Amino acid sequence: MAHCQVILDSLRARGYRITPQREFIVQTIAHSDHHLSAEQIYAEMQQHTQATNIATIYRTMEMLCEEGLAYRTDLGEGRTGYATYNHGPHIHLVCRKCKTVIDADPGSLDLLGEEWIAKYGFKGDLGHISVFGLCQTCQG
Amino acid sequence: MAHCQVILDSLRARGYRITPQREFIVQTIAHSDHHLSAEQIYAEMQQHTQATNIATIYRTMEMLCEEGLAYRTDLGEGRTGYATYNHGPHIHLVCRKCKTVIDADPGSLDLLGEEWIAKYGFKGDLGHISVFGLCQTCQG
DNA sequence: TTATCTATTGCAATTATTCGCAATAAGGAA
DNA sequence: TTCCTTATTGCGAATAATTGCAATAGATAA
Repeated sequence: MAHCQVILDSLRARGYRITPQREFIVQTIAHSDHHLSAEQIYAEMQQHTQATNIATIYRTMEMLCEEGLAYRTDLGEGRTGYATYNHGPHIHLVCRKCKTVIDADPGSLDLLGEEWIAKYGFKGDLGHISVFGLCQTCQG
Repeated sequence: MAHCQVILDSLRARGYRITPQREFIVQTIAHSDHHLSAEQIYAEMQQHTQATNIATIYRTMEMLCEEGLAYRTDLGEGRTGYATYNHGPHIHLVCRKCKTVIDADPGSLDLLGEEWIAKYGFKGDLGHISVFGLCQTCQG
């Protein structure tokens, strides 16, 4: 089944109503292979229908994040990006200087994840973590 | 030496000018044991001097983050918090549902950090990472 | 189908954050 | 100390993100 259909069914199963707006938003982020800002999703949506509102985008994304069906990333400079799990599990290494983002391999993160479950009962979304730091070029 | 003096000297050494505003901001976050919002820092500052402006707070915090002397955390719901390293190295486990924040032990993160340096030349700020997920109570 | 319940939307207002630019003042040189 | 350079501030405007509330429209049951 298509990725976006899985998400929509999942929402329905959890008691959320599937509106045309939500359908479009989910499709948009599910089919994108990179992070999108609320504004970008909004622009995309406006090309197809009048029934849109930026507030709906924000609310829908907030809901999807709460449900663990999407991820939100603060990249500094007021840049907030959203993506679905489709994006694939990885870690964002964000340079705090030049703001470049490296998509890193999750690597040995699983171990840490299990540590958190054991210690705090916390189940982390390991597929989508942002770590700030300095990239090679900015270290000089 | 006091923590805030270390930061101020560090800034001076890097060529930044030390203004009363910056001094106050650094003192405020350095002496706080928890995250502060820009608004909170601003309110604190207003009680002591007229020479303040919320834009200055944002700009100073942005600069401190770039220099790795402070950390910014996006906790969702429009809540952005700032803290200094004084806060101590730890990981924020943020529940995406109830927004509770658990301050976790850095644990075996060092290993990952070295992996990133080796693979990408990226030097992560391991002392201050946020991981979203579900806390024990919200997993039901 | 149709009616009912209430989650969701759109709009407008509010709050949070960033930006442009002229005025100010920190830090080094004289 | 005084002058000079230019980083930094404050202000107002612009943009981004959130919220309250009345109107609308999914989903279930009849």
